[in-house]
Amino acid sequence: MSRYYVHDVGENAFMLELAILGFLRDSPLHGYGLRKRLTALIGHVRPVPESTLYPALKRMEKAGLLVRATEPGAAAAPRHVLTLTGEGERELRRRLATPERLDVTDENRWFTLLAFLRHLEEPAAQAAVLRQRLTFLEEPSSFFLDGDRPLRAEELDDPFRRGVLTVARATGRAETAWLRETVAALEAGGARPGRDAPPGDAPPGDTRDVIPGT
Amino acid sequence: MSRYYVHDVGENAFMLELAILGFLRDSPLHGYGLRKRLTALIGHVRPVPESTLYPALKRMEKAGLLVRATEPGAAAAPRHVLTLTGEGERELRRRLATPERLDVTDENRWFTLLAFLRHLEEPAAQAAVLRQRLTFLEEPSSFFLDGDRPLRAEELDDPFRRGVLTVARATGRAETAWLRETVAALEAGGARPGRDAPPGDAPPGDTRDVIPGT
DNA sequence: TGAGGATACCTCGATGTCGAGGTACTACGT
DNA sequence: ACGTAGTACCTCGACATCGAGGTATCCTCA
Repeated sequence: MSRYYVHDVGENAFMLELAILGFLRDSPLHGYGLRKRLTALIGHVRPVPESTLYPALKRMEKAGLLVRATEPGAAAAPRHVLTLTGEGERELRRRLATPERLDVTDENRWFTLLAFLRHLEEPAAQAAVLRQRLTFLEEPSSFFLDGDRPLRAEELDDPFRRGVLTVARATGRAETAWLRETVAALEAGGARPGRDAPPGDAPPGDTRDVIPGT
Repeated sequence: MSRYYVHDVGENAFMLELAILGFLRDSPLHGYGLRKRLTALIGHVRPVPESTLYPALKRMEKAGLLVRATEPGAAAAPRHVLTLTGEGERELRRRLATPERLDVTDENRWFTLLAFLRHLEEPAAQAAVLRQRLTFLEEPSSFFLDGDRPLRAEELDDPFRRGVLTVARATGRAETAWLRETVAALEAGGARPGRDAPPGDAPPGDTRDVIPGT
């Protein structure tokens, strides 16, 4: 940490700021519109109250990452249209290219990063980032200790803890497969990977979208 | 929020405190041992520096959730062995039985809750909590907006965003299957569910099912 | 006309976060 | 004898979080 700020800005602020940088890179927005996008993306993990968003925007403006152009008389109050500066774009690319450890290990932060990884542009750089996640997923990990000894899934008596590990394993496998496939595609000449949904479990035509039941 | 504290304690503190309550319910610990367990469980999402842990313990002690017994001359510094009070146990059960919205929607918090759900004891109450997660997973959700319109996976051009949705879908399916299976087992008389993965929606044996690509 | 709701931004203050740094003792290697 | 690492707890201070509450405009529906 400690990047464009003199001091530390806190781990959480980083996920928020990354998403702000990313969305503004997509297109200039005013605070309210930005907030709606942020809520859709990370609201289920971290709600974005205005009293968090606006101070964040101010400090990012102060840091030179974005500019606020007051657009008079448009709607209700004077809107501040937010636009990323060159410095802001550079900061975004820097964060995407050299993620924090937590950006890679925390699924939520990782997905936030992924949502904007296209802004990195060079396929090789994108692949390098994906590899970091892959490395993390391949590390043995354990959630529970018996004294000092890590416990493996098979040793757990508790059905809920077993469930945690079962689901984590399934997730890990799914993600690993996607990562490998995508890294390969990226390194095979930067072709767009996953252009048409690869034949898999997801039946094409099943538009039910994210997280379906059944 | 706003439970045993007069005022609000913040969303993050809640995950930390739940884990503290849960681990101390497992067995009394001193701060250092507690910290190691916390790090194993949630460290990849939220590191637990001492300067966060010890103040948390103090405020929980002040709230009557735990007591600290000074154990003299043991190791280096005088250890404070932490034990949950009756009030602490009640608070734990309360948080498990009536989770916050975010406890259900944020995977990290949900897994933390799951890790201690056994302390709820009544199978019916456990099943009720699992159902909440199931309900959430069955809700249609979207991460990206085009203006105001939610975008579906198929509409996304960006391979990384597609990846996010692909992985989320796979995860959702795996978790949904586990949840349904476990709820059924719990409601069928409180037998231990998942003892040896019974056949559910997931093809038994091959857990690979979940993998989208390849 | 008037209420309600969405848009759009703001301040204030209580609180949690967490790095930096301190204390102190044990144990091991060299 | 000395350095390093681990155990175990602590304070301080800068900062981010976020609910409560405020302001103002616009639109819709009754």
